Amino acid sequence: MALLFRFSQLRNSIWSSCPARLRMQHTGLSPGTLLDPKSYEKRLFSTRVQETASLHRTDLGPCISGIQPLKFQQTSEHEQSAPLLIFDIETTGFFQKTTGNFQKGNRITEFAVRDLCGGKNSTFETLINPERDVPGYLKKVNNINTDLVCKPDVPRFSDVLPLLLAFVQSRQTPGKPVIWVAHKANTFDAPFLAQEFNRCSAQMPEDWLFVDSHCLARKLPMLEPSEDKKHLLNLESLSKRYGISAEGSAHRAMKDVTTLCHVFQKMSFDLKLTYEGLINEATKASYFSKLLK
DNA sequence: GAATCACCGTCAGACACTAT
DNA sequence: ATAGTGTCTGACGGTGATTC
Repeated sequence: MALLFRFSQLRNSIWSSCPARLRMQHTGLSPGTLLDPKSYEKRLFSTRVQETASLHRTDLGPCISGIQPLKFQQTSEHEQSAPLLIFDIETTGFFQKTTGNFQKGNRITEFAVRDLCGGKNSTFETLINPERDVPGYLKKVNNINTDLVCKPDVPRFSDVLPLLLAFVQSRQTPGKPVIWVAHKANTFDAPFLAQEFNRCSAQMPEDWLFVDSHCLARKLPMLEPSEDKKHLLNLESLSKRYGISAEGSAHRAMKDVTTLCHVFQKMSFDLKLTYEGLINEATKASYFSKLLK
């Protein structure tokens, strides 16, 4: 156990010390085939792209009312122009590796993402048809059931994929990585995303980097010496810590994304997180693709 | 030198937490 | 309902100080 623990620590150390800046490679879908983001709303599907209050491109803070823009400390080597995408998914259950049998295992039922840079078309959210039943107990968790997502006007992930890639491409700065942030990204959201890409015979672009806000939360200083840290790492506890009031439907993807946007910038401030520091915390997309093999 | 004790670090197992 | 990770606790061994 301890050996495994040390291996885990060593592995994390290696990952976090590896500067991950890679050139964009094949996504499995050529840019020419990607749909124009402007055409999203013409589709029958319930996929939506929305505008939030615009912010200057060099401000990596969110563009949510009542929140001050967050600025990372500048370094000489990095310019602050990589998109920072806060995302969340709802699924039919927990992540289970389903090598070679894509009919089994859990699927994504909702996807939401918000670009912290804000501006026009800075959010993307959609229900996703999981092509399987949604367990009844999840109705209580996120109010998503089989009747809501298993119908013809809800797109499958393979339908959403080109839209998602187009959305990211529309937010991306050429030559810069795309930084995805989610709570428990390393063990839940990113592996799920990699699995769905895999099902579509596609690969996540190699310049996609994933940052787990749960890992960042572990580094936060305790407010009280007697505080039990393990009870303060979920998104709800973090939002309470920072006095953030939840808006929207309970435990739905975009609501959690909005909450995480607030929490993330507060955490970044507390941790004095630099852009370079964030890059060092990130895990490359290819890592999650390899997990499936 | 031998025996005893306290302290510290390591280890294994159990449990809790987290995501949906 | 799953799986990975962190924390806690008790057991154990090593080391140094103290006492006889």
